[in-house]
Amino acid sequence: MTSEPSPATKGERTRATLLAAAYQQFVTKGYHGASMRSIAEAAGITAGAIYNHYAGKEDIFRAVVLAYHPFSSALPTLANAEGETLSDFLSDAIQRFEQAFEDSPGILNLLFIELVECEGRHLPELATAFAPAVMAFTEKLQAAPDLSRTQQPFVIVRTFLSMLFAYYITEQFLTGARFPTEIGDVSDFLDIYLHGILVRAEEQK
Amino acid sequence: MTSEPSPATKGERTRATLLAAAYQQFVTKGYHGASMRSIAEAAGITAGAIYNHYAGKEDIFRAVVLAYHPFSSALPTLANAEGETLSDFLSDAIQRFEQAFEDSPGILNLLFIELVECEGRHLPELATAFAPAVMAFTEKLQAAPDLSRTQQPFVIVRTFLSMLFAYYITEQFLTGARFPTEIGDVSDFLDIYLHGILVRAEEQK
DNA sequence: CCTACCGATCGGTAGG
DNA sequence: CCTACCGATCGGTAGG
Repeated sequence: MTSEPSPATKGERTRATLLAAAYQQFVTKGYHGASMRSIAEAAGITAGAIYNHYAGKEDIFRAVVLAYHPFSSALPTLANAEGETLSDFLSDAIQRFEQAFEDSPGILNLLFIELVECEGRHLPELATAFAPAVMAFTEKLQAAPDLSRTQQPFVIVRTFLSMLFAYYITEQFLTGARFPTEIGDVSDFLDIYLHGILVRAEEQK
Repeated sequence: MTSEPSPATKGERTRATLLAAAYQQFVTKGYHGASMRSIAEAAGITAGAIYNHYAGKEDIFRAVVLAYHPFSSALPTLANAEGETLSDFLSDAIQRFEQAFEDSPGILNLLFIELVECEGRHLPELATAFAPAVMAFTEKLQAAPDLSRTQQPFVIVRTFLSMLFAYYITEQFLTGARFPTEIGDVSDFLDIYLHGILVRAEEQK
């Protein structure tokens, strides 16, 4: 999404600028907090001109959610993650995710807004959009030779993505709360995800 | 917070009704989506009357966040979790959390709003409020005899709370996306948290 | 705690 | 794509 060649016509270029401006306004102010005027101003046009490109506020938010959701950039590359062992494979997947989050910080905010202010209205559409990438990732994950088969494949994918989400959300909290000390990083999360926190039977004595 | 005896004066009763109405409006509509008028109506008074109890919208949101954040009800009881082994202890802790989430569903929405629309303005205050309960829980957790000491105590608490968060957030997504099949429950999350998903060396043959 | 009101801003439209 | 405008609603206040 970010590194596409500049669109041909001027109208298409304006539309792309508008979408990026809307994304930036929504993630920092929420759906109702971002006004059509503030979006227009951020895109360098006037409020009325937006309606040449989108039917209304709801329409432009929907376009933003579909274009900028956390998986649009991360999941396709996630499905390309490499690594023989489970540890290598998931480490690679995490690195790809980190890159995606670095490229657009606050990308989780979009999902929060969708959940709260839009009451999950666009979730079905969103799920359809990234289902193929999830499937591809699931198949790759299952190929790891040292994967424990005590859980269903989708449960493993859900918990893995959950772990990534949880890391970034708690990170937002800790920095927001101005916590004095560092409390773990993403490798600690992965380590626990791979090995658990229970002492192994044979080590217990 | 929910089962306190009815306040003495009528003014205090109105104030409590108002706070509950504001909570309900905020979590379903977001900060900017909920209007002072809608809050007043939900509380059975007129918009102007709110200002006899709170200085303004920001003030009433702050009061809601402090009164209804996810830990206000869950963390104190969490610190009372019982169980000899790690598994028993965390299972008990999870049950207490589930109860808290059942009592007020959508309680996570408040934190989302705080992160997005308020840009985490109240997080330091919030952190101060529940730090003691986190400390108490941390100490209890460390007493478990079969806890692996490869991670720092606070990292373990962060990842444990993260796991709970992640479970409820992904649950919101899956139901919102109208996913056809069940994909794991909280016991699957706990199981992975305790044991990891890597096959153990001695089982690998 | 209500009625009545304030200026400001909202999403959206008409006409060019 | 802009100017000018619409009715509606916003947060907040005055006065009682």
